[in-house]
Amino acid sequence: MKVTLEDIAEKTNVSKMTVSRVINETGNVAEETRKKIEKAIEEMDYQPNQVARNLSVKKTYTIGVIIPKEEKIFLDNYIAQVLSGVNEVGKKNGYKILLLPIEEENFNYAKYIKNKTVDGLVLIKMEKGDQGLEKIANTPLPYVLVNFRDTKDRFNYVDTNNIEGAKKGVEYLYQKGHSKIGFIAGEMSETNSIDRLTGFKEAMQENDLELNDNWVLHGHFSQKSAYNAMGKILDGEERPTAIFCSDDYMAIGAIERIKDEGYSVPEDFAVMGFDNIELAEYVTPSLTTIAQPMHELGKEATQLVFDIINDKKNIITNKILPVELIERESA
Amino acid sequence: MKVTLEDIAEKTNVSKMTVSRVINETGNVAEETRKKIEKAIEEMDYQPNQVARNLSVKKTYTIGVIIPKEEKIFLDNYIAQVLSGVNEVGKKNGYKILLLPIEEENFNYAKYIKNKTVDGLVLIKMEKGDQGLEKIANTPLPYVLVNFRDTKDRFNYVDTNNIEGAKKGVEYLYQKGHSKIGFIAGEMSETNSIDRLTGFKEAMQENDLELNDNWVLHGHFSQKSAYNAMGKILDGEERPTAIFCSDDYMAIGAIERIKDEGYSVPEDFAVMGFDNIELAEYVTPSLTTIAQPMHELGKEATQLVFDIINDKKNIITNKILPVELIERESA
DNA sequence: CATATTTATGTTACCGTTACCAGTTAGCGA
DNA sequence: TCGCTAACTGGTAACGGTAACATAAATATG
Repeated sequence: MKVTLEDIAEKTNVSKMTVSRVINETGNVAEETRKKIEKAIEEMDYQPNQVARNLSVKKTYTIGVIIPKEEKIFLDNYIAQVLSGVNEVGKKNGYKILLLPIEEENFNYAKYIKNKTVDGLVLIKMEKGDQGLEKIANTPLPYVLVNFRDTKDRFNYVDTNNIEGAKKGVEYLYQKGHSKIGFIAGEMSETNSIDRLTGFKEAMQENDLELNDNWVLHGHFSQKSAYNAMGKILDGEERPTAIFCSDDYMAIGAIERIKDEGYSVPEDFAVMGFDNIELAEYVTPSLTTIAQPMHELGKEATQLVFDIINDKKNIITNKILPVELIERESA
Repeated sequence: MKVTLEDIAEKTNVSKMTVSRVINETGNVAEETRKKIEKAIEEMDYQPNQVARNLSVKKTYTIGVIIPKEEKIFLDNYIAQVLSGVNEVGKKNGYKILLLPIEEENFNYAKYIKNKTVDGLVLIKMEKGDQGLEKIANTPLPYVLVNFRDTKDRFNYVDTNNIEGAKKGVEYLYQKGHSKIGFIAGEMSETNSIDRLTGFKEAMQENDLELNDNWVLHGHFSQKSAYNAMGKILDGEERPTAIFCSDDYMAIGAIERIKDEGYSVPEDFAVMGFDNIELAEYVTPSLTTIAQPMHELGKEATQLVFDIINDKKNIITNKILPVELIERESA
């Protein structure tokens, strides 16, 4: 049933080292012996045991991806796109991708590298203050965070310029004639959510626009949350003319509420989103949004992991990717 | 830097076997010794080398998923949902998921099981006639195909009842008063595409509806393909009043074309899709479609892999999941 | 033709665990 | 007190490869 190097060696009357050489194409092997061995490998349908190899060479040729623990994780278009990028770069380098959901009450991410399950880690959408991050901080381990920014630069990370993105959004709305602008924020546990709110506030100030606290609501990254938040804004005595949402799902929720209350977008209220997920161009009205290069984020992060593995980077590194305004119908 | 069982054993003056027993909670260890060892493990931040373990116990606690080689693979909502299901069941069983993109010119899927990279395989969206399938057919290896049906039952697979789905669609359109129904088919390399076309034809016959060959077009599973196909249908002298598309992306493309030519859905033409992807309820008009339980497919397939691993199934097995009509606006 | 070099192959140790078998000690009933 | 069992611990051999060094044969060099 199971065939090993030893079996091939025995059958061909050579040592297993010689067989190993043929398989890995290392060292010199006489043409005649090589053919004999290759024939035996073919005949016996031999497959080198990858686990034994990994143990011997101390490498697994696998990159682990720590993903949030939600059930239908790949349905989050953001994560799906980042993963595509990770997968692409991994494949190009001959690496496989291992999905590692966050375990309950165990935040020891470094363990996967230490226990040799993977050669490096990409961590997606980590929460601020996550205990595991502190443990991994400032280690020489090959890991990179995506969608996380740290002002003290204690971590390796790749993120988009969320502050700049929020500013672009406000400026666009301002140019379109809006001066009363509201903001529906996502979880404050995510740095990008904080950054977007920061950018929003800064841009309002820079453009001398009045920041009405009743128009700045805190929710979380979901359609429903924004649907409710939008309700509160519409209930208020004074209303903004434009609403900037922290992500596209929220923008969709806000628009839904606006429609349900009998108003229209963008005529009565302009709505902007953030991310540019697949849905953005399909909904009605299509979303004007700030595009994040999600696929690129995954690619850059993974490349950085490889750079660390290959010792091209030995200090904490980070990279901020640019955002782009996508003009559509909702604002 | 690197700490092994041996190091812990040395520090605590016991054999590494005793340390191993403490870690795995197997066999008996005196309370005092246990505490001493646990303390050392804690102090030295020991992590058992998973690769060495895997080699010793001949298991990897990993399920591999063979995914099509397209670049932005996770953006395909169908694959994303199936993967979510795989991930869910894998996690529940303490298994990790390894992504294995199809390699160019290498269809030896069995190799991943034979070389001990994974304990079992889930293969998504395989093409009919794929060389690798023949090699894996009728093997006792733990593998299951998703989105593939074989009439000779040579493979383990989990699929939805596509024929039944297509019939339900036709019957629904017929009940809605349509008798002139067109069909835009996807790739004939995929069994579910073939099944949907078969179901369509059978249902037309069963309901004594005329099958007009000019209204049955072959394209592939993409918005653009259906956009073009719809153009041909609209160019024809005689036109159907309803168009059934082989998947939702195609339905979206068909609707786009209908709108571009100045007609409306469902007033001028009714359009139905298949799958019920996330987009389906967001587009305008929202899609009336045949829902596939994609997440369930992933779950069932993975569970079946575990059943085979645990020897609960030792014959070729398959399972067909039911479909459901989702009534929305497009038809 | 003797020596140096390359080619071809083998030997041994090791990667870090667990499986298996064996030995020692302590406790307890007769 | 003896013998027996149960609790505890250890030694050694796998698991299936590769690295590093050693050696023998073939070829090159002067």
